[in-house]
Amino acid sequence: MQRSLYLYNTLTRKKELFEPLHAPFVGMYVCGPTVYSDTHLGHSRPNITFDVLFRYLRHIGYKVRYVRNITDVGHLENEVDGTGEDRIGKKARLERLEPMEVVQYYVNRFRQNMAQLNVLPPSIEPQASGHIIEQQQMVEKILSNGFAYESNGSIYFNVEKYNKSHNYGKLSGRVIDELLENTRVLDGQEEKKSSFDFALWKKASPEHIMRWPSKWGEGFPGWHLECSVMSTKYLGEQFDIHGGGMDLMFPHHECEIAQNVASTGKEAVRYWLHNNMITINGQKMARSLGNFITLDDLFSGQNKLLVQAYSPMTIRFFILQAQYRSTVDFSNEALQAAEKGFQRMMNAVQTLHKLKHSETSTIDVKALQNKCYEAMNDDINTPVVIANLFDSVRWINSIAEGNESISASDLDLLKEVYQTFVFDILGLTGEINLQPGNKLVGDLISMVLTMRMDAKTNKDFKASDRIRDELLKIGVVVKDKKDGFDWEIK
RNA sequence: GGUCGGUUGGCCGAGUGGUUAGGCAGCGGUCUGCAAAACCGUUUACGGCGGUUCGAAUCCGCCACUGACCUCCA
Repeated sequence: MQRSLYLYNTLTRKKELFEPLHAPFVGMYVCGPTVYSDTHLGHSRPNITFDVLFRYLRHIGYKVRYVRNITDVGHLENEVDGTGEDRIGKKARLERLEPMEVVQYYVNRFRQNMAQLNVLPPSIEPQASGHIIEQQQMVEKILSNGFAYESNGSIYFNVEKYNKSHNYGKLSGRVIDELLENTRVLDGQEEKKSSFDFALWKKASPEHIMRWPSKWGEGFPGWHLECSVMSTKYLGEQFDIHGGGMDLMFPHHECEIAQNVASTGKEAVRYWLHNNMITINGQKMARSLGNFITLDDLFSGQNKLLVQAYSPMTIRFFILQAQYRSTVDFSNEALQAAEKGFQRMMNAVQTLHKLKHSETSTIDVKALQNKCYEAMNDDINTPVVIANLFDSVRWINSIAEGNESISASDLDLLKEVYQTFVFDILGLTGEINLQPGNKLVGDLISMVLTMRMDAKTNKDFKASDRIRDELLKIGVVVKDKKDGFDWEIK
């Protein structure tokens, strides 16, 4: 039952039972970042989405090889006015750095942000610049199979020819004849036989910094190529899962399919998964639109769109409260709601570990566990997992108040469910309030609160309130109970 | 113009034919010296019109609004 995982496959537009090619092994590839600027909120969506899938696949017993690339070759910008320049090269020129210095700087920043979000590192994180030879080899293969042509030192994929024997557009639902009629008019297209042909290898102009020698002259690989090359190099000619943002479906993923088929005769990917976008004021958050908020901004609150700082786990929780195929709209209100909800859940975790068991249970922990698995198996429905967990938050608080009871075995099971779903699968962490406290600090707080209890007993409310207020100032929340006190670090 | 989506209560966000999603906010109550936290109760919903059905947020049709993509922007 735990293994009946259904995933929505963009290829068939249906939820399909996930069956790996070579169980218990699973190969998963996800399009990673282009490293020329800081990571923004939009980037966190695919990384968190596929991190949860990675974690879940491992949890249900698969041995997963997760490959996420780093695009460090750069790609042209400003195609329209013909002044196309490599983004990484441009950044390097502006900042008087080696291109690889720019790359390293942003790779470091990206990895730091991912660690803050508790996104596990992938199994392999290959860089495009380290696979130039393999990319050239794939270009040669596609050329020799007759699906590409050379033009003025560049190699283009012949989409029209490919489409005669295969279906170009099967992933995105596009029809090539319509593409012919409806394509935007772009400059610099005269080298191509057809406007929708895409570059496999691009001749470098004299001022282009990032360039490599090839039998076609000095140049650099086309953008779509690296993913076809690196995914099949590390996962085989056919593998299980390919993920990425919906905005990459066309042309990027469509071109990947074409390149794989044109070079090996096989479709590489069995399950195509696409996460939806994060929107801001109803519009996609993207670097190109200039409406993005970086993760560092969110963590520090230093952005005029933000009324406060939000912790990494608030961001993670916020994203997981929506199913990955839905858009999620950014707003301070929504983030504040996520922050409070997350706190409520984490407080319950602290309470859970202080609960005392009874002879019998008035709650059904096994049903909770089943519902959480069912939600995960239903195309990674994290908001439903969270809703189920919130039901149990209420149980935990009720048990603590003596309104419900739990048996010893159920208590163990409930702790296991929390460990599994909250921490292992959703990848939430308790941040500071859950870190094993310094015993001395705990003893000191208990001592101070005992003195406060004495003050309360003597009806010296001025003193007791002062202690409470002062503790709150340093982040200790005091909770009065019927027979004593409790506290937690905020 | 084309392809693929979306439109759920104050906010976010699940839900594909009949049963309370959940969180945040609000209101009332319990507890408390007061508060906080917690618990109990509770208000506001399915873009519009028509159809199918005993019954539709959920299926079908039309309309409105809106988003992503349309080839080297990722």
